[in-house]
Amino acid sequence: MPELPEVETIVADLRPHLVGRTIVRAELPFPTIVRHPEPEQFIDAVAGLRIAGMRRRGKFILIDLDGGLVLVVHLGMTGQLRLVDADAPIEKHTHAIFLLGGDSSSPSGAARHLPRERGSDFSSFPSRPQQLRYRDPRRFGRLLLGTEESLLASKKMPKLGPEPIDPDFAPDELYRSLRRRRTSLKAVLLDQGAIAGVGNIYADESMHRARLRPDRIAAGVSRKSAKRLHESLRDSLLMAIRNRGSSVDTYRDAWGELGGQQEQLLVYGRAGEPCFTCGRPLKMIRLAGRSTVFCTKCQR
DNA sequence: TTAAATTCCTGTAAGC
DNA sequence: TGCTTACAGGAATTTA
Repeated sequence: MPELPEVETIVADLRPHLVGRTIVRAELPFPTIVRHPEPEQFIDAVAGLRIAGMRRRGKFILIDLDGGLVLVVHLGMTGQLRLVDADAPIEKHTHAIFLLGGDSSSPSGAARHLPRERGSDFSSFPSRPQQLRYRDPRRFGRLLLGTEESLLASKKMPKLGPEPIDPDFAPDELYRSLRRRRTSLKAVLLDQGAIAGVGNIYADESMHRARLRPDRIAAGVSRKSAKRLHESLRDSLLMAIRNRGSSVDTYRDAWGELGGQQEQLLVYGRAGEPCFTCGRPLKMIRLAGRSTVFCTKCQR
């Protein structure tokens, strides 16, 4: 499922293709995927707006539009945001389609941004219409539109904790978040208000790397252990970004391609298999409503 | 106030 | 083979 590294990959891939282009029109084959405003208003409001920027916050994709509106996309578990040719067949579970106009910021069009290894003929690209499509079989994802301030004020977008890969995120900040919580370490790592962007995969991976048991009470973690967790959290996330995310379930990047990090995972999805460090079978327990995999010998 | 449980949803895999 | 059932999980909502 898409967590921070997967969302980061999608945003970084799409940004050069989308910024400067105009949303000509939006179509909503499944309107309830839009949580705010009402679907008709949503369609009216985005039409004709130029995309001014694109960024990530936690697991949210923020597409800045001219005039101050932000198109917010959360992928939930199975959401996919893809840039495709307009004549590509519409896949099942496609809930939103954005018809894109040309790149107003560069006369040569967006073709120059395309990765060379994609191996298609891009000479005709600028004249070929494209669409940004949102697809989500399980429909846990959602779309929002509004100013960032109004979405936050109305609680349509939750208040998020610090970005774990931000250079300003200090080990002591993590220590302080852990210290005030009397729930499991795992539950705090999954809490988007405590740390933004961490989900089940990278919570388990970072606790394993830091040699910490996921069912420990967060408040009992020492400053020294918190520092270790801080480092392993950053390492796990940055490595996953370098590998373009983990395709463990339905995750695909903006081109429909698989990520590579699933080959590198140490514990997630490996319950019963031997720990790479000590060889003992990895244990699965349920914490914070999530399956949680760890090594009973290496993680204390 | 905080933490835990429940809910949403469909594809997949296991079991019979 | 074909059917039923359990399970996966992010986060909003409800309950304790």
